[in-house]
Amino acid sequence: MSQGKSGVTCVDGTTRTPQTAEEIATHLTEAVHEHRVLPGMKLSEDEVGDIYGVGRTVVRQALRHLAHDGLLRIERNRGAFVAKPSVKEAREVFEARALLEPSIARAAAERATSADIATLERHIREEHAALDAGEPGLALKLSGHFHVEIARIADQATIEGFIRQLVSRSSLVIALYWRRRNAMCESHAHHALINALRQHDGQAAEDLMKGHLLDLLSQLDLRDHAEEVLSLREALAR
Amino acid sequence: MSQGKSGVTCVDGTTRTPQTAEEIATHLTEAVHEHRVLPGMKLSEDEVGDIYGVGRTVVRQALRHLAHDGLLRIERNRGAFVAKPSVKEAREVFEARALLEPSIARAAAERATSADIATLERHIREEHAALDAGEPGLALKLSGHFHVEIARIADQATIEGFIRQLVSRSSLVIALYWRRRNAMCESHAHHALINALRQHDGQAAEDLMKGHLLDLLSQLDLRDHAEEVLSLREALAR
DNA sequence: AGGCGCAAGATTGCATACAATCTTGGAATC
DNA sequence: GATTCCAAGATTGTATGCAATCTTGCGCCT
Repeated sequence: MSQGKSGVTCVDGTTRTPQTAEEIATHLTEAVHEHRVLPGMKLSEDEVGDIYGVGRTVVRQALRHLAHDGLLRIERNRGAFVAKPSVKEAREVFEARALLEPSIARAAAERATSADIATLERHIREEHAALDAGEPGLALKLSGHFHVEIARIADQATIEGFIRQLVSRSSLVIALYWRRRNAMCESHAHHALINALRQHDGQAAEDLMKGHLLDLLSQLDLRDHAEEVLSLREALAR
Repeated sequence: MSQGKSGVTCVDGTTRTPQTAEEIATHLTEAVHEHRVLPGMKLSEDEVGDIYGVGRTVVRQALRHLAHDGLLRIERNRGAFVAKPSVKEAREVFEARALLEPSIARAAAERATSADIATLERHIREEHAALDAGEPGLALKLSGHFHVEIARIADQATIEGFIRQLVSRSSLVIALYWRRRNAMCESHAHHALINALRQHDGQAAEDLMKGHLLDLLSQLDLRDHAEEVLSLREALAR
């Protein structure tokens, strides 16, 4: 099974650090965010270990970390698989986001500095660049990180952690239930949010975030199509 | 360092299962909830391993799990220590709870069945029994679990996980910043919440929960007393 | 020929051994 | 006598080996 270590720069050529600890976790998380790793895919321990050039022990730590965030599902004596959120879980994720993010956007608007605004604008530019470069996965990842950044601006580390988790799971939900395959039309929402933050208009930021999340939710196809395992049974019964 | 395994029933005599996997994590979490393990305490790997009769590998998994929930702080080559939330973190925890729990209480009120009500009432009875038995730690743990139970009734597994985490960290906050050492006067709030849930009065449940959390927060002493490490430096400088 | 059982392969679970790092106590020097 | 340096002890980090479990392919029986 060992097919040679990937040496230094592992998959992509970002920074030349091969990773050693739970940075593998963040790297894997980004891969999920970019839809390079899709729901259902198996992450074998020694396979990941060979890729990063580390032993199984540290890989297990990383996989456990991802599982704790709901990105992986570890089945005993079976392995780690990228989670496939059910329709119910998908709804829950967006209900949680609807509960947290509008208030956080309001708080962020009241605290945002010009440096924060600049960071957000840089995010948007990178997102557009990724779209133009034909990398929708990267654009999606950046789009998600935009929301985390707003939580960071609000200076709420605890809630930021929750939102980070929710954005991760949203990535899985989008991979499974996204309706339209074309580019994302949500750029306007992010631009409008930046404007609200720049003007310290908390109410507008809150309303915009609420509407933005509803827009996202409305673009998902969350009809109950036989709920996971039953779908297989039903699909093969005819 | 090995001082003999604790055999089957480890610390308390609850169920006679000695624990084998990340059930150790829940057991340790309960110990923190009951204030039997206090902030700052070190959890040595082989010590915990000897207590439960397992190797260090599984102990490390449990400790990582607790650390991910913010209950432990793992310092490299130093060990795992029970977290000591700063004043800022304490405020953040209660701000997050104020954001999540009132809405969840409303949802729970709209969905609560008679069985749910019975479960909550049983919780309250156990809490009173623990207080009468002179076990305030146990009462505190049950009091926290009451909040988690409401999230479960609301049928929001994702948010329930968040609240579970917040309740855990609240236990640390209470251990550090609780003002009055006497019994908790919050029984009324829980009783009133049950009544609101029984009558499916969502608005009342939401308001009661909001007020309850504000009450809890008001009983904390969150004045900035020199912020952790600086406090030591300043305290020994005179 | 089809179905069932069993065994071989593969993968994870766990413990332990070795390496790296931090702490701490003592000794030598200023 | 105080300070600094070094070494020994202790504790965590990591990898690997063995055991348990699941999967799957082959062979046998009907």
